[in-house]
Parts: sequence; C-alpha cells; structure tokens
Amino acid sequence: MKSIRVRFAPSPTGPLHIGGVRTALYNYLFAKQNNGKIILRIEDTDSVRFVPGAEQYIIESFDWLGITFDEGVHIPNKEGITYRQSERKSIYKQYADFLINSGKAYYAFDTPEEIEEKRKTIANFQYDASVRMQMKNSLTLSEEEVKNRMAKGESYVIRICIQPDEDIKVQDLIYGEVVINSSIVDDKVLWKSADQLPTYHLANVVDDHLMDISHVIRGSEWLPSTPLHVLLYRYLGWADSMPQFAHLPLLLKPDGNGKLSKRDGDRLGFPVFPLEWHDPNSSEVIAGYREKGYFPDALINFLALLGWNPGTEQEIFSLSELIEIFSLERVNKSGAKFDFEKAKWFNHQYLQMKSNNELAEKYKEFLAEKNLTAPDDYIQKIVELVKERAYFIHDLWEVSSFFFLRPDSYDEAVIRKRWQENTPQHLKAIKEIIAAEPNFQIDKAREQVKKYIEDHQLNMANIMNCLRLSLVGYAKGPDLFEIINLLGVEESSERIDIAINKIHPSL
RNA sequence: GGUCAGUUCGUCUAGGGGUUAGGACACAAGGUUUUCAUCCUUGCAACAGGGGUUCGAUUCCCCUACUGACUGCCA
Repeated sequence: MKSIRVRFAPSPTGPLHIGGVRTALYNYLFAKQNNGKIILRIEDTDSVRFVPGAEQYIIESFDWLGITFDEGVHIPNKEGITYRQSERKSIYKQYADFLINSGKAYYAFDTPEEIEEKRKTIANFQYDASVRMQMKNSLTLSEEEVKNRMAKGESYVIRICIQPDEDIKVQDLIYGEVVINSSIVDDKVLWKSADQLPTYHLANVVDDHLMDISHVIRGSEWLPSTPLHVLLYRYLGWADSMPQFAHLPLLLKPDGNGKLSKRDGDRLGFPVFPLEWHDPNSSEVIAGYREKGYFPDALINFLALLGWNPGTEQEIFSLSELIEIFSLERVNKSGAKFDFEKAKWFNHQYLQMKSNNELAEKYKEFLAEKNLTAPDDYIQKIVELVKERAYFIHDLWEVSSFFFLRPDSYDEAVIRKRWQENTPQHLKAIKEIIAAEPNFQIDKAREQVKKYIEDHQLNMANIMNCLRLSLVGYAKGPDLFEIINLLGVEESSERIDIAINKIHPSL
C-alpha cells in the first residue's frame, strides 16, 4: 500500500485562521495515525497578497500547538527540496509548457479589462469552450501572431483548455461521490501574467504529485474546483496516482451563518487566530488564543470536536488519544458554528488537569509582570487552593490577589448586610482564638471559631463573612481557614485590626 | 443568476425504519458551603416543510424552503 503523505498548504497572506488550524490538525491526526508524513508547504503564488511575517507566524503557531511536521519550509532537507512555491517557479513552468504542447492549455492575450467588460455585458459569462474561439488566444490567433505578441512583450496568461460536456466524478472521503459536468468549469488561468507565477490550481496539483501526496485534506471551499484539479491530473498524465480527496466542513460564525472571519472575532470578542498578530501594514494588533491564556492542548481538543466526533460520550482527549481514534469517516458534512463558550469550558477542564507545579510556574510569570514574587511552594499552595474557580491563568489573579495585596477597600454591600455594632468585638475575640495556639491548625481553628460563634449565639454567616471581609475585602473565595493558614496568623491578625479600624458602617 | 453541497435541542453533536430521540456547552432551579466558584441532582429544549415508499418514517426517495461554498491573472 502506498505510504500516507498529507500536506497543509497555507498561503502567507496574514495570520493563520483558526479554521486552518483545524484543517492542519485533521491532517496531522490522519498522518500520525497511519504512520504517514505531514508536510508544511507555503503557497505564496500570489505576490500581491503576500504579507511579510505570515510564514513565520504559521510556523510559530504550530510550534505552540505542538503540531509537528515531517517536511516543510522550516525543516532542512538534504535533497535541497524547497517547500515554498515561489521558489519552485521553474518546475511549474515546465508543466505549463507541457500542457501547451499537448494541446491541453493555450496562451490568452485578453486583458483583464476586456474580460471584465464581457462579464458586465454577458450574463453568466465564463471563459470556456463556448466563447474561447471568440477571444484573443493562441487558438484563434495565427502562430506567427502569437509569437509576435510574445516577442513584443505583450502580457498573456496560460489557460487550461477544458473539454466540455464530460461528467467528472470526484470520490470524496467525506462527501462521497460528487459529479460535476466539465461544461460548468471555465478555462481557468494556470499561469498569471501579472507576476509570472502559476495559480494555485496548477501549483497545488504539480506539488501534490511531485511530493507524492496520498490524501488531500482541505477545506470544503475547494470542493467546487476539485473537478478542475482532477482534469489537471489527467492532462498531466498522473490520473493513476492522483491523491484521494477529503473536504472538511467550514467553520461558521457563531451568530447567523457564513464562514468565520477575522471580523467576527473583533465583533464578538473572541480570538480567531492562534497567536496574537501584529499587522505589519496597519500596526493593528489582533488577539490570539495564546495571549488570551488558552492552553494549546485545550484548544486542540476543542477544535478536534468541531466537525468530528468519535461517537462516544467522551469529551476530553489528549493529542495521542486523538491520533488513536480520529477518522475521516466520522467527520461531518455540515458546517459547524464556532462555540466560544465551549472553548472556555475546555480550558477550564484542562486547567484542572494541570499539575500545581505547572500552573504555579505560569502564574509566577504572570505575577512577575506585576512585580510580585513569592516562594515557589507558596504559589503552588495558592494555586492548589483556588484553581477550581479559574478558567485561565489570569483568573488566578482575580481569585487570589488578596494573598499578595492587603484589601484596599471593603465590599459595601457585604458591610451593609453583615457588619453589626458588636462585630468588631467578636472579630477581636476570634483573632485571639486563632492566635492562641502556637501551631495553627486549619481544622482545629475552624472548630474553635465555630464553637465561639455558637456559644455566643451569633449568626454564623454574618460573623464568618465579616471575618472574610477583613482578610479578603469581599465575600467570596475558598475556605477561610485555608486562607488564614496561607496568609499566616500574624498577617491575618493585622488585617483584622485594620478592618476594624477602617470599617464604620453608616446606618 | 448558475453549479455543488448542507439542514436533529440556542450551540457542538449521537442515533437511526418501531427509542421516553442520548450526551456536552449555555441557561434555570435545587443541594452542598461562612461566601463565591467548583461540584452533584433536576429541569428546559430538536428531527426545516410537503409529498411519496411502508403496517410504521426523524431515518429511504422526490420536491420545496432555507443556509452555505464556489463562480478572479486570490488561495
């Protein structure tokens, strides 16, 4: 059996779209499952839309995600193969010439303006068998005229010459058999005059053949042009070794319909790109998952399930589990709306699974940006105590900042509801209880404080929340005695004193 | 406009000729807690419509509607 080789082939026209990440992921899973290879090829045949830095961005994104390639632009090889299409120009030219010589393609001299004019005046105009003999091309012009025009440097394109009225069958691994009549596909441009480079159609077919690609797994926006590619394989004499196609459903906007786009991210407030992107032209900064605090494995898990599922009720999958059970057969045909809330949920799940050590390391970096430091084991204990209420690393700050900073204010609503005239005296008493034991013990202290409250027939919720208020500043958070334990009895006592001095409810 | 494709809870989806149409997210209620969150329990909520085929259709077929992709010297 032919060995499995797949490719992910983005064009460097900007940051890598999250849909592209999913396509790459599915390619990766399929390759790894089958002991195959995955290749990263850069399709930069559009010199107009080229964006500097985009290629590097793509590589860095996969690096962050942990999706590794076997061959590609970023991986040196001793054969001297380049995976950047702009550097493979002469290869494509040979095949374009071959098609010309074998009558499967022709030169066309019609200017963009002339074609635009046709589109305007003729309904459903397309450059195909029905009109090609009325156009300016090497089929209608004499050989000499063609030579003349070319000698004069007149610009031309190379167009494929499609034979009309033939049913082209594509066996898609996901969509099944799709039949399209060749009459509806136009004589697509294979070679552009503008930048003297091939178009996607020619370049991708030539490369997939030369790179021995066994399966083309790509977005379903390519389905309509697949018949053209099939024809190209035939015209080039490669029909027997043509790769198998698998078209993936699109990622849709969360609201309404349509392809997910960069603007949706801005509009709805979630990232559409793996990494933050600094636009080199506008100096605009666009949000990325990494910078927003997502874990790469959580993002991958979320993305894997968007359009595919194993048919079981399992939701959490490691990369290696995904490699194990992924299958193209179980990929859906219909587009999936991007559910940002679920992405957050996955991140929460993954945060709970991370070790306290790993989380503490990340939290430490976060704290460093605020010029805060603390011993590693102290940070670890804090993380352990509060992590279940965090979805992101930065949430840890919201739920544990009081360990690093004394409260600078006290929640008014809690004061109004809980703080009473005799509260200070009881807090003082509780402070004494806590400080009484030479070695603070969480359970023992809790027991004793509760006993005090009961003995004095006080309202548990009122006293406890006032105690919390004085230590934390508000009425939320983990177990109070766990907090005291980490804060230390001395610090806790001081905070109680400060609170008693500062809080004067106006009734 | 043309071509191709898609359509199960709000969202991601499972299922498949006879099911109380299952799970997850979100949402709501209750429980737990000193509090908030987590967590647990419960609830809410779906087969686009119309024709066939069939004893029986959400499932198979056809039509319609809707949605999307494509329709560039972009990928």
